Amino acid sequence: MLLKIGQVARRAAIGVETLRFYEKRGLVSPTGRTASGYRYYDAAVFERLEFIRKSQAVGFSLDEIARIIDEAGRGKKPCAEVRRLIAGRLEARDRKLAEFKRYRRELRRTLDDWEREGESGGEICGLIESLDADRFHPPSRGARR
Amino acid sequence: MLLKIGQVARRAAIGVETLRFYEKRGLVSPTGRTASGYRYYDAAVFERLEFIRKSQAVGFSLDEIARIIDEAGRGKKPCAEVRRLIAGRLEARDRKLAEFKRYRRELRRTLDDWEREGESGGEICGLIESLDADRFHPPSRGARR
DNA sequence: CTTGACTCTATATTTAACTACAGGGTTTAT
DNA sequence: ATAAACCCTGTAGTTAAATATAGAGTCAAG
Repeated sequence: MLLKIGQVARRAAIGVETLRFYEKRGLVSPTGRTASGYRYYDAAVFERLEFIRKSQAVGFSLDEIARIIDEAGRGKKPCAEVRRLIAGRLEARDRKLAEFKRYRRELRRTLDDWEREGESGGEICGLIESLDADRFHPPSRGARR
Repeated sequence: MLLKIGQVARRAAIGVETLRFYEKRGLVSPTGRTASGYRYYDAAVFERLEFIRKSQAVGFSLDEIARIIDEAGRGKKPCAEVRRLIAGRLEARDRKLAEFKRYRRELRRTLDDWEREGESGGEICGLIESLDADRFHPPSRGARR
């Protein structure tokens, strides 16, 4: 079944402008156009949009995603380059994550110090507990924006 | 020892404009000004800049950081609000992280599918291995930008 | 006592990823 | 057959966090 842009947008929970915007950036393209110029899409578009979302979540920019789609899309040669791109991105992401973990603890300590040295003794501010737990359990599934 | 803005910027590896920008946003302020209007700072500024950097790494916006500095800075009352702010931010951050972990695996699978269905058989593109490892070990310390 | 490196304020530009018009055609339901 | 709800293109605005630029004053070295 073929879908108009608005239907795609609604089901994917994004704006129609975003879809057109993605098209301009080479990330998705409609299956075709009606005589009057309306875009139409088939169900494959949702898979594509999911791919984009996930790639973004892992840290790729739209330009990089377009690049991956372009290169991986129609079995081109320079896969090595794409692979390097992806590997690099994930590495950077892992570094960021490690930084995050480290800083989370350090930030706790800094705030702890601050609190201790504050000259107003009244109303002790429990910033610490909030920052303490150092676990990284996935929250029980279901985090859409 | 007192430092001029350029020295602070150099040692903190940021631009002087950034320092002035932070000042406008209420994140740092110079210890004072010379007769001719030059800002001067003492060593404490580095601690503050570190705090900002770490807070950013954990996901706070500059506005939020300014808020924290303002509220926590001089023992004000509404600590509960700050605590909620921080807790919320870290929660959001944890959610993002979980999303990241999940998507990392899913992305691998999607790319895997893509590769399998590509009609060009030559040059198998090993996107998979790059995306595979699901470990999150901190890289051996030392990741400055 | 003049060059060159630095500082000041104020304003404008950048980048990424949208998001919002403006000014029109088209489809659909009544 | 007409109004509401869609769609089109093209351009402009938004947000966050810087960066850059313009025009002018200041400071240290030779």
